Amino acid sequence: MAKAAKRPVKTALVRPDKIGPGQSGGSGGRTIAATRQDARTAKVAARRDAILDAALDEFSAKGFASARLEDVAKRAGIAKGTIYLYFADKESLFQELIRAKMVPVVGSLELAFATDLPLRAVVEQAVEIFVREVFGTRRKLVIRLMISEGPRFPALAEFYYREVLSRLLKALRGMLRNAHERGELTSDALVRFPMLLGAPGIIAIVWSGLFERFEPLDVRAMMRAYFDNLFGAGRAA
Amino acid sequence: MAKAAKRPVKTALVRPDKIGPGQSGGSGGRTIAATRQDARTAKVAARRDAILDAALDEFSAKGFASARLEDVAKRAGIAKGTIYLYFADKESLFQELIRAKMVPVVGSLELAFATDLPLRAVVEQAVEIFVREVFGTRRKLVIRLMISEGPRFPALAEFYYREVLSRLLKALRGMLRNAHERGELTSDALVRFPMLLGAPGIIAIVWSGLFERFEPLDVRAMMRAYFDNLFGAGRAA
DNA sequence: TGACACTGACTGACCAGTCAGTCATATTTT
DNA sequence: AAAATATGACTGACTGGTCAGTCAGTGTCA
Repeated sequence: MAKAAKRPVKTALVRPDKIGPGQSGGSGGRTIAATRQDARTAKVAARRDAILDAALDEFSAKGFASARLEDVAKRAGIAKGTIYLYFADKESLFQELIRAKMVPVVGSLELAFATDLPLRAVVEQAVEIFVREVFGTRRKLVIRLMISEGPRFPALAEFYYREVLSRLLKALRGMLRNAHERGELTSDALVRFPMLLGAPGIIAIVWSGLFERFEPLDVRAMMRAYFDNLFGAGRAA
Repeated sequence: MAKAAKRPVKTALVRPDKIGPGQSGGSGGRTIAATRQDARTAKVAARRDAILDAALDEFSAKGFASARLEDVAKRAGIAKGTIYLYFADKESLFQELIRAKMVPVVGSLELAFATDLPLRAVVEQAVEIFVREVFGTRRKLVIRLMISEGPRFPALAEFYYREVLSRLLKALRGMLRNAHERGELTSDALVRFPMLLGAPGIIAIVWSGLFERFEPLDVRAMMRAYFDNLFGAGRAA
């Protein structure tokens, strides 16, 4: 769990690190060899994704330490050894998992916050996005993993802070500052503590992992209630 | 981790399960034997507490699965085998840890909420209590453990829900309903989702475990900002 | 002397990571 | 075009190390 000695990954496969969703440039006149290369690249990427998906399930079910790579392999329909053709070790697999699942969404969220729509509208939208694209999907599991295991993986927490959270907070702060200047916020509290906007989302994820069985939570309703209260909503009791 | 076979604890010690903080009744005329018994009881309770404290540190540092009972023992200044005189197995130790650290505070919190003071005053007080008695102490670690490991220990989550959370929520709901009826709340949102009052506390604990190094958080200020906003505070920007 | 809390070496199970070998496919040779 | 050879992705039995839980033996105190 702390064996820093990064042994170099032996096989080449198709430059595992350069695999991203839909690369490969134009589709003009290609040589047969190049087409073959593309097919292989795609297959490698698909297998890598299958491993990551399987790992997400296993890590979520058992936790990082108790998850067995053999089970990850079984779930992905491959042999244990194959995992090591794609990832250096268990910890790398875990880190890549977080990376791969989170990075793609950051950009679109940044974009969603870079708007001059009324704060209320943006937040309404964000609630919808959160419920549909995070809470209703396996991304919820990724965030749960981050919360659970993050404190024991400083490198991962740092990556997450640098590549995800700080960027989101910056976008949020910008949006909130604008809203504040337009008079849509009565205090600067949210500008100073933008993470409060994420609070109900975190609560929802933590709650669902612990207490859903005993007291189900209507996440959408809770988030709406939260923001209604926070912004002195359009209704009054 | 799933070896249900609850082997009965062999030794008697002093009825390990009946040990709680300061039991033992009146101090009137006691026999020598009874006094001796008290001394032993106290020693047993102290050792039990030492093990629990050591376990809290180890579990917090490594997580449940990766914590070594040998290290717990070393930290408590005893041998590994001794742990098994006090707890049936690793999982029991973990559950007892949560139990022992949480149960004592529930009562006092329930009491604090059973008041007719203005909502704002109660919340102000609660913030102070949280910062001093939870966030500033090792209780923070217990809650963090609950959040991290809870999803994989259904029995523990249930215990926590039954003995801690549902009681707190009930007390909160009562207080909030009163405040709502007195007109101190413009909506019933908090009555329906009392867990929102806990949100900033959870955020603070999660944040401190993950990102404190990169962006320290002034917890007291954040909580005040949160509640100021929530209750349309006594100040306006 | 008896009772029993305590010890720590030991066992059995478990699992990350390895690597010699297999096989499907591509390439070269005939 | 068929056969021979080369490539490298893939496999899974195996190794070395780890650790929860045990228990025969030791020390202490009444």
